[in-house]
Amino acid sequence: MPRELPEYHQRVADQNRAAILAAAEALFLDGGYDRTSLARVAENAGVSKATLFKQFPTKASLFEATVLAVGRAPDGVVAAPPPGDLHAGLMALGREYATVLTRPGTAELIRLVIAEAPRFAELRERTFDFGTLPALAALGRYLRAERDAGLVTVDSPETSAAQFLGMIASAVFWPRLVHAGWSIDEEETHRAIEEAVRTMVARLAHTSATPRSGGVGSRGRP
Amino acid sequence: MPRELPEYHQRVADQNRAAILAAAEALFLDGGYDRTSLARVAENAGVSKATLFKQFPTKASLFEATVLAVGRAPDGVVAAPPPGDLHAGLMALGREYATVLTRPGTAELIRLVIAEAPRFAELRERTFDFGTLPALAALGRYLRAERDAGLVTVDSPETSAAQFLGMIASAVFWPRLVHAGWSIDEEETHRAIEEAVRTMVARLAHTSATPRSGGVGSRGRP
DNA sequence: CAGGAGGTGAGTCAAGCGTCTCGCCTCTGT
DNA sequence: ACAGAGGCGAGACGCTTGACTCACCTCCTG
Repeated sequence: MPRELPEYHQRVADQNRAAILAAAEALFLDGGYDRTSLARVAENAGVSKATLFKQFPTKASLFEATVLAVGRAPDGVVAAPPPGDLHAGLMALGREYATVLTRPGTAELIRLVIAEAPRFAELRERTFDFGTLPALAALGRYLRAERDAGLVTVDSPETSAAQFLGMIASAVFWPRLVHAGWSIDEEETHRAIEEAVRTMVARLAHTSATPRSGGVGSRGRP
Repeated sequence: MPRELPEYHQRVADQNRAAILAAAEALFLDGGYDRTSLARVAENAGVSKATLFKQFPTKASLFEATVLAVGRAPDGVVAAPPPGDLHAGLMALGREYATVLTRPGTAELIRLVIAEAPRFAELRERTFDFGTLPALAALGRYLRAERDAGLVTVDSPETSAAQFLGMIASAVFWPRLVHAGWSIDEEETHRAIEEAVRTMVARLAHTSATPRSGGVGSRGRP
């Protein structure tokens, strides 16, 4: 009995799987986990419930696959600007971070992850990287480069990076989660980033009186 | 006019209402909105389902009443330290803020509000004040006092306050929401606050080159 | 002792997750 | 090239759970 590879079926299955994931993404992001019925997912995907259950044996598995697929999608790595101009470099990285945070769907995704994190262990491990971890890494690399170039005094690049991103996120992102319909216009976003840059520049240009360099806020993965 | 005062019935009703709210608080904070069944709320409260529905005609009304009752409970206003020592003042306020954020139940409450904010308009309006708005107000008052005393140069107390609290919250609170079981020990919390204080001191001591003073991050209420 | 307000327990109805069988489409042996 | 077979997809089904009600009972007030 040859275990032949029916390529056609595989192709159709992949197509359906993609359709299911797309429909599930829209519905999960809109209504949350419990409010989303599998019948509606199948209907919006244009497939039947049996097909759905062939691909994802349980609702939880569909949910995890959906969230991971959405989280994997965005940009992989952020390019660090060349050192030499601290203000310009921080502005560029801050802008990029704010762009990721205010992208449509980001707030809904994070809301979903926060809501269901206690129930899904698999998610807790892998989801912080979505927007913050790459930005944190890029910012750390950039600050290290500036320091190696002898242009700034930074005790712990990780701590400074966490502070910088924290200031931006608190201004442009977190209120959106609590207030739902909240939004901030382009000019206010720009001003928030600029103020964060000013504060960081003040800190990094200031001569360091720190006795030791301790890392904090970079514990994205235990 | 039969505006009689049957005090006994009222008393029993209030007692049951309090028991229901306590049970609902525990269950909602633990399992979220949809995972909490009213039968279990009634059971844990020691009353019958019919009694529950006499007090709260619908599940949504019980939920809103529960969240608002929990949110109203904490400390009302934060006392601002006296001006004179910027480092000490910021440390005190930062510590107090971190204490509120890491208090047991705060993370669960915020998680619940974030998860259900799109569905409950009443909540969206009144819940940001829980921990951040009082701290923001106290910090703004404190920075203004320091400025009036001529000890620091601060363009916008609101912006600086938002930055300071944002740095702390990003280090000690938000990871807890995404990672669920996440926790940070006392020493790391202290170091994060201290680093935030250093950064703010560097910014506020630095001579201001800001052309105009714009407020950002203080839009807690439209 | 009568009236009535509130609590109680047994329901009702709907919705949704997870199967089960039938019909259709594609692939292989001659 | 054609017929049979195997697997996939579609729609109906069961069973549980959970948000809400109705006839009675208990206990206080006047």
